[in-house]
Amino acid sequence: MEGSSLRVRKGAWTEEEDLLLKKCIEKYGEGKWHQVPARAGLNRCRKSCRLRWLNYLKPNIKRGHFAADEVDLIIRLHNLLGNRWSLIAGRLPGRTANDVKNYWNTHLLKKNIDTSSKTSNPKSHKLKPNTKVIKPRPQILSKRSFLVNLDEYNNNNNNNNNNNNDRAETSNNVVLADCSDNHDGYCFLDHDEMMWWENMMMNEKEVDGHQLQCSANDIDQSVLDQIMNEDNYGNTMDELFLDEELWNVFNP
DNA sequence: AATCTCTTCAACCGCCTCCGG
DNA sequence: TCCGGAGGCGGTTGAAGAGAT
Repeated sequence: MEGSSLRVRKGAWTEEEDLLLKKCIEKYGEGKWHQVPARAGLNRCRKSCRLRWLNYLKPNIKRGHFAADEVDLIIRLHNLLGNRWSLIAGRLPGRTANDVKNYWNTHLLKKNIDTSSKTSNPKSHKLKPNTKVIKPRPQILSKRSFLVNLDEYNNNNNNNNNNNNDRAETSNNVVLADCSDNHDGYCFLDHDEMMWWENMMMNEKEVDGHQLQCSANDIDQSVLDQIMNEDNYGNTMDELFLDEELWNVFNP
């Protein structure tokens, strides 16, 4: 185990250590964390250095109380993503995954439990019963494969439509957005998927001024299944949210 | 003033995924 | 294809401070 070495220092960081780490990152840049302890002259493991930088030393980190709109966004995103703190934090400028996780566990989770069960143990609580955490899969194609796969996608949709009259759609329903700022490709969402995202945001449960996880009963199972399917492109959730329409859903 | 309990959050741990050899 | 190392993530812990008794 990495942290088991007797030579590696643990516990709270000193100002001197912070300074060494900061200088090292400024000089060599982020990344190559395995080299950072040696470069910085620190008796810390690479993980400890990385965590200290990302959660505390990195510029533009926002500290202090969460604003109402930040809390609102956390709750909305948690409805959709579950405990995927890094993704949630990615939508909160200046906030770290650790901050969001801590905030959820100390403030929001407690509210949730207070309203659902007076006897629940906060440490063991994961989700309300009957709550289905949605893990939507982004559907982004590289430029290289886009044209080929769009045809394939439409063919599949048409085939699916033959088997599912509830989801009649054509290629006209495909929403295409240029994601080239961040990724050399495109993202597309069919009409049902767009509607699903919007519905998810509308089906909020509100308790004590905060929205809580929506019930699985609220979700169209066919759309859920579609989104839960693995995609072949290994793209991140962040890229999905580059779509302007989706972003507007989160920021009405 | 002393002690106990609760809350907060920085940091650690272990697991998973990715990537290069 | 397998293996090992690195990066990254979520769950959990525990020290320190705040508040209650």
